[in-house]
Amino acid sequence: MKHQQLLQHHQLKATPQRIAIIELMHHAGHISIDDLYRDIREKFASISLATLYKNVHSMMSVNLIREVKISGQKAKYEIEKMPHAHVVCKACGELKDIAFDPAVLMQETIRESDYAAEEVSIVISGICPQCQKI
Amino acid sequence: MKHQQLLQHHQLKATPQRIAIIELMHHAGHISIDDLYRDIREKFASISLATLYKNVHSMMSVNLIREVKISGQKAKYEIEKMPHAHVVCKACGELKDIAFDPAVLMQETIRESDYAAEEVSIVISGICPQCQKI
DNA sequence: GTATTTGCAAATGATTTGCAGTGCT
DNA sequence: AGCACTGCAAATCATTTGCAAATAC
Repeated sequence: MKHQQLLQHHQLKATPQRIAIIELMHHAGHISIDDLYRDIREKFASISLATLYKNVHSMMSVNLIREVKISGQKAKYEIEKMPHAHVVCKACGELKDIAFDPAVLMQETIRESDYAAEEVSIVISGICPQCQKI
Repeated sequence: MKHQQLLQHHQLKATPQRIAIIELMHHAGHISIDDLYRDIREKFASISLATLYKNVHSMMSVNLIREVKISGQKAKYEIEKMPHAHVVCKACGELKDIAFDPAVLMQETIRESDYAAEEVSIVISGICPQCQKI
């Protein structure tokens, strides 16, 4: 079981609830707490929102997942993966990844601010191809 | 009065509360609703949080100010200005601007995703020079 | 003069907490 | 066995709404 090990490698116990969270997140790409709650109840009718919040926090604190904050929407969560940027549609709300190498940006940051840069979060908003047609 | 006109050019009535919001935002660079509330009460002891929320929303809807969402913090607000990126310190929470031209990133977005890119939000997190010393 | 805005209080919505029972390793 | 995790209910915190009085233009 791949997801089980993913949790254990991050020193979190592999409960079925957590495995389901990772499965859903992996499948959706990005998911909000509410959608996660709606979907996960199909497997765990009795899971509580509190458990989701707690688990999302513990997974974030070990960098297994990452929070994507978007203006005008509730936060979404994704499994930690290769650096990338996000595009979000202002019309329909769709969120997707695009390839982007943040190396240059991090260099620039260090040069300009002396910060020890660790993470980069990029959200580009605009209108998706579908909504442009309407 | 510069701020008065700024409001009027965006078709918002120049109430003293709004002018004070812009003054504080201009002075702070980036400010959260709570800090804004704390500071603005020195001038308007009776201002309500509801008024702040309403004004922040109306100013956002005319693009006079912009929301900066940061993982692990409450949103901050800034006056709309030249495109730039943000660096935030994971230790002390300090937020500052750094110069960054998003043109390349927007081109890339269009090429990769066919989105009509309108806005770019960049938040780089790391450790600020002060906190590195500790 | 009129439409907008303010400030209050109350409603709503989101997230966190405490705790007893359960389950992973 | 032992500690971490779950689920519930309640507490807390954040944001929005409705409305009457005040104010910008």
